[in-house]
Amino acid sequence: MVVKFYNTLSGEKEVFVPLNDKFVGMYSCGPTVYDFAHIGNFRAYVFADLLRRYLEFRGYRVRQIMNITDLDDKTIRASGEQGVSLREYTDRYIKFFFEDIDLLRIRRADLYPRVTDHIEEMADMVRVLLDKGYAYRKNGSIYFKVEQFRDYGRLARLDLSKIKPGATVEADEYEKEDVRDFALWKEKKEGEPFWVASIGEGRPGWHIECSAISTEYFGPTIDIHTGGVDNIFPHNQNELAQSEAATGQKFVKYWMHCEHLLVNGKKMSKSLGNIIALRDLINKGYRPEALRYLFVSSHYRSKLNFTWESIQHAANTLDRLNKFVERVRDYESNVRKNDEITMLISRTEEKFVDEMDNDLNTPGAFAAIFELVGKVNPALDEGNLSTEDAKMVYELMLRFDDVLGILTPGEREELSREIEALIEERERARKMKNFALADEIRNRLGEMGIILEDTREGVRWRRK
RNA sequence: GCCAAGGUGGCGGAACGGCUACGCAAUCGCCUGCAGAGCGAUUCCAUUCCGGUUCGAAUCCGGACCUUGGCUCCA
Repeated sequence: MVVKFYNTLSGEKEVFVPLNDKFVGMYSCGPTVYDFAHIGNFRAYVFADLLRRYLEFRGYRVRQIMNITDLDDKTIRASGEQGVSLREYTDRYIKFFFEDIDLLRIRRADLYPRVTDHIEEMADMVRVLLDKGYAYRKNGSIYFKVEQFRDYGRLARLDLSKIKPGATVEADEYEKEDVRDFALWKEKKEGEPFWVASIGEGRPGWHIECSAISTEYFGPTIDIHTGGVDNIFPHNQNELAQSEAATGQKFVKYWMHCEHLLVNGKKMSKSLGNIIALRDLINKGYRPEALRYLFVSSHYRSKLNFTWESIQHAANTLDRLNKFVERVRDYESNVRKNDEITMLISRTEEKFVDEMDNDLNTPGAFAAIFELVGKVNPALDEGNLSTEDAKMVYELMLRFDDVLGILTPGEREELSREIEALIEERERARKMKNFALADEIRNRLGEMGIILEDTREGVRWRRK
């Protein structure tokens, strides 16, 4: 009964042992707020959320921090083009970002530090790197000396000596001693925002933000660092190098990366024009949970191919789960307790935990859930379980959903008198075998958004 | 070119030496006044191909072929 996670650094599943007992420090690479995030971005955030929820389910206390990149070439360019301040521009997209993560039921991290609020800490780290000889100045900019750091490239399993300058590496506008070196600090440039720091006037490079922010809030070492696979190189590799160079200590115990979301077999990109945003799905009538289900039902380390068919299937499956949950919630019977249900519940929970312990194997966890559904439904049909049994199943489903975050069982709200009356009238018509009238009333209710289902226990209704 | 991950039924997707998950879809049946829900059955040999190891391979070892991604600011 141990939790195992796949660590990108070792390339293996490892037993998860946090630095301090039951406390877990988790850092997640966050969005660059220059545009709407697309559903590929959200796959990575849903993954981080799932990881965190599961750790909490397993009794860990998690502190999660996600940075917000509000300072980079793209945010600078876009805000300049629109003639608004960087802050004003990025505020807008930060707002959209939070709206979307709320819709996807991603629980808020403990903190969302913005890069522009942490320039000082970043400059301090650059200073340390200069002092230790890991960085050098060139024309006002400061670069990290990759050669100086042993094992550079290990996280990405890249042999950097093989990279041919010019072929794949664009000649940078900033001059470096070695093409592999990367900017820690960029000199002040005309028309760009800049900060005055002890190391000079300018702005930080991209990678230093995560190192500095993470170190500020967690200290030199964190338990888990999450991101999308495309962060592995260069971003995470550079973070690792500069952090360990600066602090002399291990930066991250477990590197965890989420695979790509593909659209029709291809990675989402502006140039292919296949970017899909959450609101595109909502506009087509899908609820955000359907997307979340799609993400969570496949393994985070597998590529996931998004198609309109796949989201429709996800929505169908989720409907079925919701109906099941409503059914066990509302079930009543004076039958005696069914011990098989109790056994079934503990077996299901055991399997769920086993699967999730195994590097968050959500497909396996869902298999356990569907096996439960497949056994409880017939029992409900036959009425051979007690109200208590059903309630226990209901509570189990809610516990699972505390990790998965996908269920939206309809509330048992009060119906209006008018609708109540219509339902009763239809029941009377059915008893009198006046089915024409009964069907007419059912259609009328359908138009009002109420769907009726006749069951053994009587008529059930739900909203469309 | 180099590196990585992967190729499982109509589709999605686990298992990773033996017990052939799970979901979606379609068709038929049971139930129902009907519909829906639920249940059951079916969808030719379901594990890319060729060798090998083994009593036994989707799983291990060779070798092909194919797909996707990474190779300096894309989650």
